Amino acid sequence: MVTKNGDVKKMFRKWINNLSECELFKKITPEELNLVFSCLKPKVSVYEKNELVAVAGEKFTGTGIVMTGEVVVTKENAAGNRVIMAVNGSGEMFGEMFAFSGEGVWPVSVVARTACTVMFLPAGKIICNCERLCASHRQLITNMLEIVSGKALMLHRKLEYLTIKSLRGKISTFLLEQYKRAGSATFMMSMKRNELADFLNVSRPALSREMCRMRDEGVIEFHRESIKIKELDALKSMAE
Amino acid sequence: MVTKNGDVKKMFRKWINNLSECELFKKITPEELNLVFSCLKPKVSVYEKNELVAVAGEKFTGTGIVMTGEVVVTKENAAGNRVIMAVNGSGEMFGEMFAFSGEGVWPVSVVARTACTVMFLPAGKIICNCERLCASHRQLITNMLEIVSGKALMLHRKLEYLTIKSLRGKISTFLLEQYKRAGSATFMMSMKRNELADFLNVSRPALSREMCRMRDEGVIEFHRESIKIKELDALKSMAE
DNA sequence: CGTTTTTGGTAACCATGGTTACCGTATTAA
DNA sequence: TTAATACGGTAACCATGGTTACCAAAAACG
Repeated sequence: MVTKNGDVKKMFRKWINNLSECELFKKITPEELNLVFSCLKPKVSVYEKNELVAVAGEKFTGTGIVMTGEVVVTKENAAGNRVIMAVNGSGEMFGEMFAFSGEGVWPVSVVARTACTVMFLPAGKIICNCERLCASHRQLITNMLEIVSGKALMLHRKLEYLTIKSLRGKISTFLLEQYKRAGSATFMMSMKRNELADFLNVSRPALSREMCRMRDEGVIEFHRESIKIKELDALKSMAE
Repeated sequence: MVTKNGDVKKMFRKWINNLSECELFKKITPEELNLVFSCLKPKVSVYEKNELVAVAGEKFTGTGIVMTGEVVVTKENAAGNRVIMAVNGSGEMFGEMFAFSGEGVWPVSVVARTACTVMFLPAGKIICNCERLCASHRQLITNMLEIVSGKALMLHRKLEYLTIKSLRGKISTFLLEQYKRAGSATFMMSMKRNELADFLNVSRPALSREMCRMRDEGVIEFHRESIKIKELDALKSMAE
């Protein structure tokens, strides 16, 4: 790993346009970003393929933002196996949930999937009082809060599905949510059977079987991607 | 509902000592809190028992902090039934995840379980630039980030358990986590069977049955609250 | 245009875990 | 101390959903 503190300015000039597409920096113009960075003084590091970007158990160094290349976030589960949590590409963040949670160490390991460049924002710096608390700095904090709350909401939503015990309940809840979003009884599924089974944490044949049962009972009707809810009330009574 | 903007100062003087025990205001002294409140200008409202504090679908008014009494956070699920999400007492917050997530409306309803007093902090105000961006204001933002990230982490942890399909896997994972925390093969359970069953989202008799099986196989040993891991490797191979 | 791959429906078999019900032992309250 | 209640182990029965394997239709690819 090569730390390029000296080249930071040059690095930013090159990446500043891409970075404003990154969620953390949204609503901040490239010009303002320069100011923000002079406040934050982030560290940029370059990694070779398969190099360790962060090691579980070691001191937390700050939220990471992938500038180029890809990283893999892995977690060692209780059985001692490494499982992949996420693959993050250019512009994506990792460790955002740990930055402010009071944990002092990385609970996950991050490995360079390809050669990559990563920027680290120390948590303390984000909320520090720079002399001129610039508007953009405030925007940064807002963005951070938005990202973390958004993540929490997403997890919450996912949890709601997994807490439902019966497969029929999961399917009904999912369909009703889609129905509400679409605003009509006929709509397109946003996922393939495969993906939906994954999302609901059930097996694909079981999902298929149950959906067909519901079709045979006249509650729904479907062909491939398209779905039609025929008995809304029946469906509602199944969601639970 | 009676809004008492005029009495805000009096209200605070009375509650300021309790509030500094509230997570959002931790590390802020009562004196500093006065300053912070003069920045934030929160609204305080008084509700009678069973009165609606927030209505799902209506405009989001800000994070709520219960000053006295208790509120119930309820959500209408897909089937149209109201389910209780949380009961919040004095010093506890609600709506903290929605404040910054960009949702414009309350996704839940909040009802006064007893007569109660609730303080609302508008999301925008928390991150606003008051003239003298006081140290305490920064602390407030830090606390907010900490609370929301903590919530996200907790949800994440819960999700990990629910994603495990086999009951044995859930139990093993849970025990290994407890073991790691305790640092010894013998430790006390932090939950009763009932609560653990709830946490793992399984039925109590099934949990009991499986734990006894594991005991009969010689992997663990237990009596009521106390647990001893006898075959660590076996347990690890079951967690998954 | 034919071939390969992906997608999804179907069926049989069986393991897992929910349900209910009962009972003994702690724990708490009166 | 006794009564009431909470807690947890146990067993029988059975519904749900996982597994595997196969097939047909659709889509992607050469």
